[in-house]
Amino acid sequence: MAGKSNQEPGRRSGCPVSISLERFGDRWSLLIIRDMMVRGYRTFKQFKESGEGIATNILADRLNRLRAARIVATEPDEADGRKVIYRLTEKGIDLAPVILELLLWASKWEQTAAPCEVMQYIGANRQVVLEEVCRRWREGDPEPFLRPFSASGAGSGAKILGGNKKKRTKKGANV
Amino acid sequence: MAGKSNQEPGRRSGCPVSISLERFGDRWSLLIIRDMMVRGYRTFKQFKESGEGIATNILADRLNRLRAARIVATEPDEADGRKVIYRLTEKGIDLAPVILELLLWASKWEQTAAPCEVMQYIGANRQVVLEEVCRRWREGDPEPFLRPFSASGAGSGAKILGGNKKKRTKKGANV
DNA sequence: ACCTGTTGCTTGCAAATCGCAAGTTTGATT
DNA sequence: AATCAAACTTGCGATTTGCAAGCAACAGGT
Repeated sequence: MAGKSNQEPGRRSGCPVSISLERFGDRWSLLIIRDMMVRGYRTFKQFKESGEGIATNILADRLNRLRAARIVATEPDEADGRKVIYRLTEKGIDLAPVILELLLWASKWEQTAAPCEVMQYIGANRQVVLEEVCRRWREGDPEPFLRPFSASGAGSGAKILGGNKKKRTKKGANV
Repeated sequence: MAGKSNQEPGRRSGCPVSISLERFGDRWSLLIIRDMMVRGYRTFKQFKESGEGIATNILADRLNRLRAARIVATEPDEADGRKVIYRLTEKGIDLAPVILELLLWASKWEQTAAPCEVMQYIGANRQVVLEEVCRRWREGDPEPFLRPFSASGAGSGAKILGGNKKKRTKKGANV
């Protein structure tokens, strides 16, 4: 092991944190991953209209980078030849704990649109939540786990969590 | 609760993930936080020479942003009036789970300079590790928890973890 | 076959940000 | 006083971003 450096060309350091940031350390990448992971989004158009207002050139660039890093994979839509389906790979769904901790940190320390009860549930049941997110990914369940938080009316916290936490009786409306 | 929007001016969305990225969603902020959290760095010079090669203007800017977000706080050095001591606030040390998950993800999926045994230990003992990091912060213990991973020789995994995991018998050499 | 709308991009360009080198300022050392 | 060091700031060219527009491939209706 003496001669061989662990460092790839162009890499700033071998620190794992640094490499993570090299992959998705920007304003948009993790938002796209969040959309795929918890909202069930799969197409360019869905990401574009996701609410944060990403420009289409940036979106295309980020999807390409994530694909190059094998965090997402693409396939053509069987039903509609115009569409491209973007999916998280296993490497991508493995970012669920990162997203989860970002979610919990901001809920605790910043003023957000996320209802407290839901965040408290998630914070107290990390493992259950992660397993549910992972299950949906494995089974290709398109049902969003968390709906986008409304910016104005944060009152109705009950209908944020998609599906049923314990048993999942049936699916809700799609879209 | 109807009238008041949760959204601050200039904010892209009320989603906690988005707000987190607004605070530290760039190439450098989390590296600085990592340096403070696990390496015990506290001064401008230490961050600058941290190994990733950050430019001084960017470093100054990021430290200011993090201070404005109350993730770090500053105080003058008692012993040397030129120096400024940067410390994580409670809000800042609360980012430990985020850093930890970034570390574990890249260790699992990318080629890094981090020794496998250490990462396996950390992955299997998240809670213990987090508590130790937090303890060091609370007690102002300047002993680094993780030393910078050497890019070339990754052989000596035994001396990466600073101090003793169970009881901490005594401190090792500093830097 | 033709027309219209949709989807997933690409292109052009101005504005913001970054990265590097070189100062400047304040305080410690000699 | 002279020198050095730490923490920034400033200038400037290069890169990246944001916004608008354009475009090719496809779908659906007539």
